[in-house]
Amino acid sequence: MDELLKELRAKGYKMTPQRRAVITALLECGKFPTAQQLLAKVKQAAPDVSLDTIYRNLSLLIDLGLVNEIHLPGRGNVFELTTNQHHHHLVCVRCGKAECLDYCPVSAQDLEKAAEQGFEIISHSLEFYGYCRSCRLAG
Amino acid sequence: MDELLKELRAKGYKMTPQRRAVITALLECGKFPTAQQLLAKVKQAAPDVSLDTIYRNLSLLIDLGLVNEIHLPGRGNVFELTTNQHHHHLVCVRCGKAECLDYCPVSAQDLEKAAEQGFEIISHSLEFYGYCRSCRLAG
DNA sequence: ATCCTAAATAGTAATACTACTATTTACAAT
DNA sequence: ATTGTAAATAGTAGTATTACTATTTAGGAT
Repeated sequence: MDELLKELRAKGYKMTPQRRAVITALLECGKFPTAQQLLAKVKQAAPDVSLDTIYRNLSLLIDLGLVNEIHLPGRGNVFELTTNQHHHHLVCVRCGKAECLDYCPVSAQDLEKAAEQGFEIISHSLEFYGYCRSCRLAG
Repeated sequence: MDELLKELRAKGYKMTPQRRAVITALLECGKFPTAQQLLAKVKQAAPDVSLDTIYRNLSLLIDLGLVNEIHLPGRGNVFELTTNQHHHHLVCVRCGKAECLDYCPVSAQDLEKAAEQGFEIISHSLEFYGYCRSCRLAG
């Protein structure tokens, strides 16, 4: 938490109660909250907060690499704080559940390939889609 | 085109004029149309088509692996027909343009790693985000 | 050609997400 | 402590996407 605040401070961003509440909500919700769930949580601390504020702050945190956005096809997006361990996600297309995959197949060589096309890569997003254990067993 | 129709036929899906128009629109729009652009194109052939139909058919084609959905953060999604060559995309976070990257870093070993967690993987989505050549030159 | 049934559709409603504007506020400089 | 300024916010509006329902239709069986 303190690390996040320090990082924002260092980049010249202001620390408002709403922003603090969004970060707190991310910490407390833990596993993959939706924007609506975050809004509900934040409202406990700041009842007048607008949904716009949730998305604006999420967007900022994503741009800074402090939050990951995970796309659940047909179910919207969910979020998580970036841990020190860069990783990706397995998403079940049947029940919509997400699991972490502590692994990243993207190498420095891959980024060079992209650079050959003139791109300067700053991040990437990778999700695997399939059927989770329980959905496979359930048929 | 004929290949697409054959594949749909084989899986028991019906071939309606609207569905045909959606596929035609995907072929004609070529490079990364949005859902709205596809709707406009399809309306030329079928004026009463609903947006729902566009999304429903895109969704089906995506599930069958015949269409890719590319997420442009803060700009919605765009689509493309899957070519015979599996690939991913570079997306410029400044101007929103997408380019193909004829390359995929995901190997069979990576999929095995996922399987260890009980998942049966059927697809994956990978996008690289950064700055394209012209945006880098423009500062 | 007619009938049957599940798939597909149009139209509408609901939800998710983004954009805009006037006002407020953090925080740095005085 | 006061002031100035750009960032951030609430509230609202607009766009994107998904869900629901009654009706229509493609395509196989008769």
